[in-house]
Amino acid sequence: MNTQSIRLTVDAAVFGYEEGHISALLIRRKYEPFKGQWALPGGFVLNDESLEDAVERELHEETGIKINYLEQLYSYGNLNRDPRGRVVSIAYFGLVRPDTFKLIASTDAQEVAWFGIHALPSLAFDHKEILTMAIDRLKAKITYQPIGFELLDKKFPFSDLEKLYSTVLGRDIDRRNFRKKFLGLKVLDELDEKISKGSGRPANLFQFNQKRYFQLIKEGIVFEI
Amino acid sequence: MNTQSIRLTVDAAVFGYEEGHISALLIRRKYEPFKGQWALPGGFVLNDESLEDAVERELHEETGIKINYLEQLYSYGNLNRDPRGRVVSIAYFGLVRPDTFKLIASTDAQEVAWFGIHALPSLAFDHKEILTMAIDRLKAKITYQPIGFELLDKKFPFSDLEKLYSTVLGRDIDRRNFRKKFLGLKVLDELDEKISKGSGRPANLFQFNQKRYFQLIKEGIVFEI
DNA sequence: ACAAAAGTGTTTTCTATACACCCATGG
DNA sequence: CCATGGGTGTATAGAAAACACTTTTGT
Repeated sequence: MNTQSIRLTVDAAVFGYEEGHISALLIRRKYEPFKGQWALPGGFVLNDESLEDAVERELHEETGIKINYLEQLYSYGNLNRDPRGRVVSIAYFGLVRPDTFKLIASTDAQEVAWFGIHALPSLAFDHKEILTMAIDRLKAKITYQPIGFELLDKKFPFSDLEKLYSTVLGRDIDRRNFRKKFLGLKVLDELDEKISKGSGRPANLFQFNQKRYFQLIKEGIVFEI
Repeated sequence: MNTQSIRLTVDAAVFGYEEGHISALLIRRKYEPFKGQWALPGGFVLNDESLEDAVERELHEETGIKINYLEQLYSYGNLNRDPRGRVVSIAYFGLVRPDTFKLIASTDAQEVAWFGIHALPSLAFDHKEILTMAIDRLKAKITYQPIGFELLDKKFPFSDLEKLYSTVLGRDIDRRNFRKKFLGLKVLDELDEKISKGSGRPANLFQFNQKRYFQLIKEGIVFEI
């Protein structure tokens, strides 16, 4: 058997939503290679940690963030994707709520920031490719899984959900049809609280009903917006 | 930086279709660990080959098969999935045509065989989990991409396609509606040839029109059966 | 002439879409 | 009382599903 000298990293494409913008979480690299360039948070997997643990650790070390939703995206193994030699990276797709938006750069990161997905800087390694795939995943996923909840506050007015969908999908949404369809999924609880945004009629707050959601998933229900 | 001692493998979950059965391609392991047990074809990635090259090489070495369709499935990194130590595996999903069904076991495989997906033996490592995920992918994928063509001969009667779909989806299909819908996709060419299956009216042969298919994909058309 | 598989249209039901006015609050 | 955003129902069009008889061949 040959001796392998392949090393393994994890990278995270993490999205947040605020004020009608989807943003991606990036760090500025403190060390070579690509020192000073923007990149996805990530790093080498330790021998005694799972892949998920590695992503969460790196994310927390480099950005201070605690992730809300995480799933595997894709693995990248091109021969020359890393100037340090043969490095294979397993990329993850993550979402965070705005109330977790406290960024603290440290370890390998000299800076952390959110970038609107239409105003991205140039990226180290093949991270542009990874991020593009993650954005596609976000668009596809939001139409068949109610992941919007991972991007909003726990309690939110219906209009926030609507704005999120119209932002991600890049098109206008009919308020009445959207509401009809979404409430038909039966995964939202309407609360008695109201919120006022300065002017206009105050909105009822809604909340995602996780129990009901997982029950429906188990029954094989497919969500589609 | 710590020194990693993680090794990297690829594994392939490959499916074939014949006579109303979906089968998975398995090998019997010639060496430890799990010597003598059935497993997915696969093995260690070499330093100077891409992940795809590694899968295709291992598949060819161990089973003699040339793959028809291949895509990445998922990466598995649990700490104790391999008794040899820390081994992360990147799994692929593959399809082969029946006319490529010439199996030759060699290198790490002492035997190769097709197993109906409802009559699987117990498997080495976490390969049961991988194969289950691959079967789910097959079911999902066949409803929105015409991958059936990768499982049938180049020329086939329409009833073969129909039987394939009803096998994979595990339910009856209305012949008229299915034909209407599928021909509506405009990715099938009807040939002038006919085929007779012993008794009954001979069937027209069809062929997948790749050029037309990729053109429609480029235009952003979504296929749904 | 009969058994066996292939081929073919129409009707009904459901789902998606388009569309406009009233309501509750703050200033 | 006016500006602002929130909340609601109906009519139409298009897609999916249900459904049965005729055609071509081999025996």
